[in-house]
Amino acid sequence: MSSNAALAETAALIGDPARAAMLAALMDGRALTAGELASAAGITPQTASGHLGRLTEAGLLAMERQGRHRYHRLASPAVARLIEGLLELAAARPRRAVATGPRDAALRQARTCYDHLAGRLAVAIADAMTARGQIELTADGGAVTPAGEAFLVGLGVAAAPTRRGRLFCRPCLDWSERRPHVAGVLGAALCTRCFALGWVRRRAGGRALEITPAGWAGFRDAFGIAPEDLRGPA
Amino acid sequence: MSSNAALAETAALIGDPARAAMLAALMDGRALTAGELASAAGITPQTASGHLGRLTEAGLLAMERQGRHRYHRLASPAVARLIEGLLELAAARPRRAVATGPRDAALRQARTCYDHLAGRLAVAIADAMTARGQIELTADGGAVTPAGEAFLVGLGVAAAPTRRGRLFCRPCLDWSERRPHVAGVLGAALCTRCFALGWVRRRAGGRALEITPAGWAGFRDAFGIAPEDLRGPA
DNA sequence: CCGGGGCTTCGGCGGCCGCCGAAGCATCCC
DNA sequence: GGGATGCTTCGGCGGCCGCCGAAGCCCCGG
Repeated sequence: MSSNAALAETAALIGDPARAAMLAALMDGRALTAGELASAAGITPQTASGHLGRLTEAGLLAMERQGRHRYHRLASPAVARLIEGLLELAAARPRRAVATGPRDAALRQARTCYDHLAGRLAVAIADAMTARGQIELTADGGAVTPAGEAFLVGLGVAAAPTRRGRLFCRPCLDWSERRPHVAGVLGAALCTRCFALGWVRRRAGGRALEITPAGWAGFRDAFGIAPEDLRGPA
Repeated sequence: MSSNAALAETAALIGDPARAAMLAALMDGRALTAGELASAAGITPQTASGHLGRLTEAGLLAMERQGRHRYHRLASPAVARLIEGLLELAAARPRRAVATGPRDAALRQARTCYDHLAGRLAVAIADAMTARGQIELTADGGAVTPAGEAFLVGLGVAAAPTRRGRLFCRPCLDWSERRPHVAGVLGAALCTRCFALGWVRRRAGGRALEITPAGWAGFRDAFGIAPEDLRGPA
């Protein structure tokens, strides 16, 4: 069975510290240049170039040229899901007293995860919507209830209307909170809407998000989320 | 961010050919001894021992002693999902004219994927249930319809009754067929039932399944699946 | 047209790690 | 108890691969 070899090859590709750092840097869904990725991984551009070439050839990354820059991004949501899963398992086990700095704290409060929101904010949103009967989430999947659809329409979320049947959403286990939040099409639409409403914006240099004053008001009114709900536990 | 290091470490663990082969061998959900895994990976027992120790310490495998044997299995469904995703991505890209032997052909027709059915059989089941309005499957998730619940009860499938709301099921992209089939709790329950009914049984030495005469009849009566439906394309 | 910056290719060095032989433990069977 | 079997630990060898310096290519701006 040579599919084993392909399995090992793909995993090994992710398994290098420099490449892993670059992939993680791309987990916010944006496209970055080779130079930015090199500095994110702490290596020289020429080394990064080699890595990026291999990742692209393997179908993990996609690249598009724009002038003299070359922008690299994750090739597909499947890649993002894969890294999510890896992070989940990686976070689960060893936990050897990682010193969590302030940057990390910002990340834990709110961030993007490829195309949807993650962190305590996302978990709080999922909790609120579940408590209100707007969505149902289990380990296997999730769906929006009729009440939820009405709520989302009111919020201006442009989730694809249910063709026939229910609008499903994918649960995504938060690596920092170890609780599920909303991913999939619905998660992406929610995230887009929050940006459009100016409720969140990217913090300088990183995946972390800043919740704007309008955002605090919006999340309170729409989901009943208070600032205390997003403070770290302990 | 030291979670990057953990990410790379976990991926690198899977990224070794010998370890990948052992993990793949465990993807049928059974527990194997170190010796069996060593031969599956084509290495000596002492080398396998080292690998198994590392995989277990990282939380990818679980081990239980039974007499002088030590049985190793995947530590959790999360690990199985991860490898699934890796196989999906690995199968997607390179495709360098892999000679598919007869063993591979058996694998493509029917096999187990950790705790549920996979291969053409599983895809045909998912297709039939979808066509009959018994389940709905999208990329984001899936659910059983009321009609589907009734059907499953009639079949004797012991899927946990819906607590409140719908019984979700997880879609799983088949690495050989590139089409989704049913995973999650429902997939596991269906698989268990098929074994209990004697419709399928394990082929000697491998993940491949053999469909019994009773199975052919059962799959025809229950799902309308004909032998032609499971023949390879081309 | 020419200078400069971003990116790539090439070559060689260095370290990590997977591999096996040999030896040591544990468990079961007779 | 003796011997066989299954598994582990130890030590040393060998190869793969990630790293950077230097040089070349491409695209932009002036």
